[in-house]
Amino acid sequence: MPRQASSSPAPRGRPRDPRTRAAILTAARALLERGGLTSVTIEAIAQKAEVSRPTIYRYWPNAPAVAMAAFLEATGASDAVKSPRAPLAALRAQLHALADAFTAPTGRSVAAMVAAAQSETELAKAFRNEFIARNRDATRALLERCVADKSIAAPDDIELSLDLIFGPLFYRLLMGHAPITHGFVDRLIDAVILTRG
Amino acid sequence: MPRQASSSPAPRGRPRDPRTRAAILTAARALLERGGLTSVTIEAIAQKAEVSRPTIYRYWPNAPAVAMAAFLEATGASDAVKSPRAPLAALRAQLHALADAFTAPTGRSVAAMVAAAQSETELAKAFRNEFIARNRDATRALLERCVADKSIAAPDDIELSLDLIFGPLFYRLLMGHAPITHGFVDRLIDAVILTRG
DNA sequence: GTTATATTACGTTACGTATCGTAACGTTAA
DNA sequence: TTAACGTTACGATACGTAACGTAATATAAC
Repeated sequence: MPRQASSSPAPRGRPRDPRTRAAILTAARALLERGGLTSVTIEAIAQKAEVSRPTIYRYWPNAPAVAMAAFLEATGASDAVKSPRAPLAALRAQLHALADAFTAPTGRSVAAMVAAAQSETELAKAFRNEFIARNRDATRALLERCVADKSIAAPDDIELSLDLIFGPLFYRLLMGHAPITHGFVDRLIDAVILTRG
Repeated sequence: MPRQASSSPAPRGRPRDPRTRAAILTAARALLERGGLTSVTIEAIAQKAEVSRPTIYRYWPNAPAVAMAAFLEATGASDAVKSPRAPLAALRAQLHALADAFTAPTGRSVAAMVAAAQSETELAKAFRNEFIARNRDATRALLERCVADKSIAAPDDIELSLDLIFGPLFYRLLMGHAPITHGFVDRLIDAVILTRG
């Protein structure tokens, strides 16, 4: 039987210790939540993770990249809401949870990664294709269930609907001109439902 | 006649050369539009403006602060749209102009300042109280004229209306998942009008 | 009025520090 | 033998500040 020519490219040499990667990401995550993006330096990560600096560079090209990886791995863990509820209630619950996350310390991390994504294209792609897409996908799915359920009318443009919901949420998170309450979220949902956006 | 005890606190010593300040801001603005926030370093500004580094520190505490000042002075110059038009048309025109600015190189500067505002409270306040407030004030005024004009129904919450318009605009600017077209702006306006947000 | 003197704006130079990214070399695990 | 790590070291960049000299303007003394 020939070698598996696909997923396993015949690993040779000493394998990477998975604890190394985990330690780096954990340290980066902790630094990010406390001091924001500016405190996530390679040196600080190395010290906190008890790993040498060159090792970190063997995994990622720079500090913001580590921060982004840590952020995405941390937020990606959250499973989709198992909802025995009605889809519209599930939609509300899902967005309330996001609002709570934005209000919690996690919110500052989200804002920090939005900021980081502005200076490097690679980070922007990663953030958009993972964090942003995840949220949009989850909400889109629930919106479609609502439509199928006839609990709301079919929107003209579901992508616009998503922008109408997420846009103001991020806007308040980033500008801080007004709080992100459940009531605020409910009004956003109402706006989308009424306008058939 | 006694001294004016108010606005002029009797300036003594050598007055600041206004060209110095102007040169610094101009240089910072140019650097910002090209290389983004990371290329706005005190050293680069000093060289481009032909000013010494210590002088820059006499005006501002750090590089992002200079960038913010340059940005706010540049964008603040735009006068309110003189509109002999109907208020609703003026509203569309105003937001189309903003969309154009977001699409142009200026948009990258806006995004950069949003990012900068995430790490320093002072910058956040300045950005929110000047740039964000300016845009909201202008749009709020036009919305109120529309209501007075009876060209649209009175929104339940005009601040929410502003969030529904600006939120998605900034969202697309920062995430880059979809283009910022005039059609997009028109749909945002429609959403606000229909929902009485 | 003219001349000191204080005060401030600026340039020049220099310093110590932080963080960067990389290179060289030895050690350890497969 | 190969690659993952640690250790150490290096040059580079930018930081923020300090010290000093000079230029420009006010106020006060004569």
